[in-house]
Amino acid sequence: MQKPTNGELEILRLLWQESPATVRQINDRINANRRKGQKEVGYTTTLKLMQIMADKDLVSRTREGKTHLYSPNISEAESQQALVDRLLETAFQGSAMKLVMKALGSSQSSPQELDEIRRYLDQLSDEKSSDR
Amino acid sequence: MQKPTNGELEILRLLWQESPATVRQINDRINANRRKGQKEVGYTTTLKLMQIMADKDLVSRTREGKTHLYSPNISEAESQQALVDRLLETAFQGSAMKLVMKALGSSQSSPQELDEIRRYLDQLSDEKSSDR
DNA sequence: TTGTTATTACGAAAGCTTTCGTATATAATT
DNA sequence: AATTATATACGAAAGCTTTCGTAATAACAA
Repeated sequence: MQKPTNGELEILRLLWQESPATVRQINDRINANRRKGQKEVGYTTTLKLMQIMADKDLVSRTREGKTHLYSPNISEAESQQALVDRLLETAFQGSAMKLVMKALGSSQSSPQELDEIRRYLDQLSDEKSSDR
Repeated sequence: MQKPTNGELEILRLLWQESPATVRQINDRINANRRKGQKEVGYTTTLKLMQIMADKDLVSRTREGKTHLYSPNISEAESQQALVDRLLETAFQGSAMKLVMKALGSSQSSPQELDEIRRYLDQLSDEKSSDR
């Protein structure tokens, strides 16, 4: 499985939200998300991109009457993991800690979320002390 | 300040480790990091890239005898923050928590690091409860 | 049937990043 | 001074992603 480009990632995100979907649906949603002043993406542009993604096996498609229905071939979780791993390697010298701090610092997480992270940390610590 | 490309980011990383540096030094280190079988990057390739970066104001340079000395114009912290923010937006719908969990899950952090993150979480919680 | 509309297929242009060859300048060496 | 080595400047090619025009196809309506 290969690394999706930016354009491909945008389409994958939409497919993760709702799939299967037609090219028309995806293209409409892409343009709905465009902020004012930004040029619209042509239908055939989206079509071509999705055809290429099918070639690369990033998505699969089935004929449904006149149109094609597309579904993602990689899960969101899988892809998030790959993105995080790459960011860790390229920008944080593999230090998850530094990345975590930057992520927490920038966004306002709720106390509940912080608690959940604590629980996860505890779980990790437990695994470490018992895995031998 | 604009978003660095992949190649530019590689050079910035090296400059963050040690600057100022010459094109020769950077190019040598780029090739030293190349894993076996991977084609070497030509000197003029690196030169051109660094010239472009100077045009874009990603780096600044001063003449030093025959050569140029390059320094980064953005800090590592600043750039890491930008990368994390972008990843948060594009791949995690803004949920720092999900990103944090993925980051922690993939890499083996030491118990010390996990503790440090706990302290940081506590600090964040304190700020929340006292900032009104 | 005939015309209209929506879809796919596909080649090629446009745009951006990376790579490289060549010319030119500058310093060091013999 | 002549040669050699190393640097910069720069245009252009190579490679990849994105965009678009056009043609072929299928469904639908008049």
